[in-house]
Amino acid sequence: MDTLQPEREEQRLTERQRMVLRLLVREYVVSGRPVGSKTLAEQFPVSVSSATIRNDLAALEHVGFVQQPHTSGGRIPTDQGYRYYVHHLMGSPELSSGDQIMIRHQFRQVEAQLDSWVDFAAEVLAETAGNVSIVTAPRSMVARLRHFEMISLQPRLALLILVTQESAVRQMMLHLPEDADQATLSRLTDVMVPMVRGLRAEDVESQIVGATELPAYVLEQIAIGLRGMGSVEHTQIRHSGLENILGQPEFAGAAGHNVLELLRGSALLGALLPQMSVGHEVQVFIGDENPADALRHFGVVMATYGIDGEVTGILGVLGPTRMSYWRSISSVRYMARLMSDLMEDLYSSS
Amino acid sequence: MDTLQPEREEQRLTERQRMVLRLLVREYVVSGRPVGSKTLAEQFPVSVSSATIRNDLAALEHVGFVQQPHTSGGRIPTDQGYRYYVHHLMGSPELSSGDQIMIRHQFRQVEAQLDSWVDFAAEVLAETAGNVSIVTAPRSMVARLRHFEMISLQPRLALLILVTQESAVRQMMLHLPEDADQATLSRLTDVMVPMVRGLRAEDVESQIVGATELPAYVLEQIAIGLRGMGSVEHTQIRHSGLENILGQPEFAGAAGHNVLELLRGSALLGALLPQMSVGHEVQVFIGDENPADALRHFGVVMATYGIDGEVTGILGVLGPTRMSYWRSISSVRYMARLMSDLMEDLYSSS
DNA sequence: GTTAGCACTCGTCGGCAGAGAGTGCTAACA
DNA sequence: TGTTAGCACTCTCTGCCGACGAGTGCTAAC
Repeated sequence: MDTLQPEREEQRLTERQRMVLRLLVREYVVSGRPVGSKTLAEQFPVSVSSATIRNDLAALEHVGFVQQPHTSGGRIPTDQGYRYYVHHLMGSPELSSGDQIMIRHQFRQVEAQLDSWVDFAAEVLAETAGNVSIVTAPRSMVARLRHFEMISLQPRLALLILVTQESAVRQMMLHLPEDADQATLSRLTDVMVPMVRGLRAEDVESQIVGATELPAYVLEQIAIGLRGMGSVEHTQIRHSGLENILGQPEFAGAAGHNVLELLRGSALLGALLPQMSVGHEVQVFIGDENPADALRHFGVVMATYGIDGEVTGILGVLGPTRMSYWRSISSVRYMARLMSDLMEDLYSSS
Repeated sequence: MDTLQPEREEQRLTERQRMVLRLLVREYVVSGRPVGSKTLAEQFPVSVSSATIRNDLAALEHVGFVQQPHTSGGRIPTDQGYRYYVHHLMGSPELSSGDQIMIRHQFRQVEAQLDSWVDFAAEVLAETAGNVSIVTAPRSMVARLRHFEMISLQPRLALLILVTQESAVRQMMLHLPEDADQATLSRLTDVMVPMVRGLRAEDVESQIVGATELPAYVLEQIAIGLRGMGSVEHTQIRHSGLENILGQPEFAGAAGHNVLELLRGSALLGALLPQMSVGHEVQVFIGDENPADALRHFGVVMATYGIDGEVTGILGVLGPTRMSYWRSISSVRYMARLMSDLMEDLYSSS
């Protein structure tokens, strides 16, 4: 085990104590109940007595890696214990190549349907990680228009379709100040498209006040649309896999309610977004490490995907602190890579 | 009470017995626990003894409208009892004008954002009805193409955007057999659009085999897209308001799991769709009346919305059999009307 | 440093009695 | 004949008690 030693506690742990912690975390993750010395002794690769384990457990408790909920009845890992486990004991999380192939294959099948990508990614991630998944659609910091289209619905009503640089499509309704048929709209579009290509919401707005003959009502609606596509507030979170965690004992009562509350509002995104570092490294927040109070009893594994500086989305997993971090981290890492690759195809700076 | 008399039991019920049933249903809906004769006697508008109520309860039990889960401990309505209540005792469900105005106002605010309509409708409906809401996007039986657009992403990759008669938009990826720049694609689009306008998936496919010079790979993808937009299997259900029912005692244990399972798969739609009558009347399924076994313990209130024969969607509410049918029916009815009105604007046969 | 043994703690589970809510039935009453 | 008061009965719910067992810390021996 040749890891760096950022914490001094690590120095104090013997090899066997590390093994005890590793086994304890694994056992607790699957059983959900406090683990006793006898159970651990049985799972030990080399024969060792339960009394020995008890001594090690006492040492681990002393440095704050495990705790006992009740005087009798086994130990559970603390948040700090999980952290040590994830950083030093877990091994490198890499999805089995079988899983990788399966996921890639599934994605190939829906590749053409762009609309359902985000939903689909959420579903796959939830299933692979065995927890609740969270996915946001890819966003650019500043949405730039690539193309738009107007389709006549009624004399004074049109459908406005915006396409941005990163291939995001948005449909809006456009009320017209005067009657206009499809031919008129098409002609207008042909004139306008070259003039607004590559512009941001601000640019379009300045066009309105600037000396231009382009109709303001179209530009206004385009600006509104672009603004909505670039802003964080309007970012929707797609999630999947609720069934994976609502059945678990941790979320039996009111806590299950909290999860739903969390996923519904924008609080989750607001809390996590500032924490996301640039680059696509997977980030892990365990228990009290979490930025938001509401997440205090959760484990969160997140990563960004996309093309740095151009268009990015967030993708992650939410579960009880007692979750399989290995599964979650490996899943998130792989999915982020996969989505980034797909983004490459979609984004063109032309 | 001048209702029709389809059932003969109704004839047997005295006015007071009907009042007893009405009060019992109302009380049970809010409390969730069996209701006793004493409680009912206290709520009676005119002074009446609990013994009298007991006689009436016995009569109601005899005709199958109420039952006692245990020998002692109050009565609860049977599915049949609910049915009688909904059809004869509930009064006409009409949302308060305050609620109507509020909803209409909220909708006006997001009117322009077509993409989020369905999600938004689901949220509003869930909140108004206080249960889980279900909404499908509007679909036409046969999707007809109105317009399409190709946007060059890479030399051999394009974004294909389809717009149907009912203003549904779909984005797909299109692999090109040879290099093509935006100008080439635009020229191709200009030629093709007039030739495929108004066509169905089958029509487009027959174009492929027919003597045409239009590139088959574009037509193929368009056909695939149109097929997906018209078919029932690909219809996605949006839902909202899980938090409204998962907290309730009925769904505390494994039953809550069932709800999630139900909403995830396509089983729900498959079961309900055949039951939907034409026209936009609200339909109510209570308990064992439900088409699917999995819904045996639910109450379902549904309606179609849209333009008959052209483009329709489904919108409804799912809750425990013990739910406020008044709230749900009035909400569903109003939302269906509202969505139909909005559809009128979007759909043009031009 | 490891292990066996032992006394101790404390949560879980089954049984049991008492309280309370609700019922059906009967007899009296308007 | 319909309504009401009273009563004995049933059954659930709650709290209490004790047995059981899993797990612990400590000590002494290896």
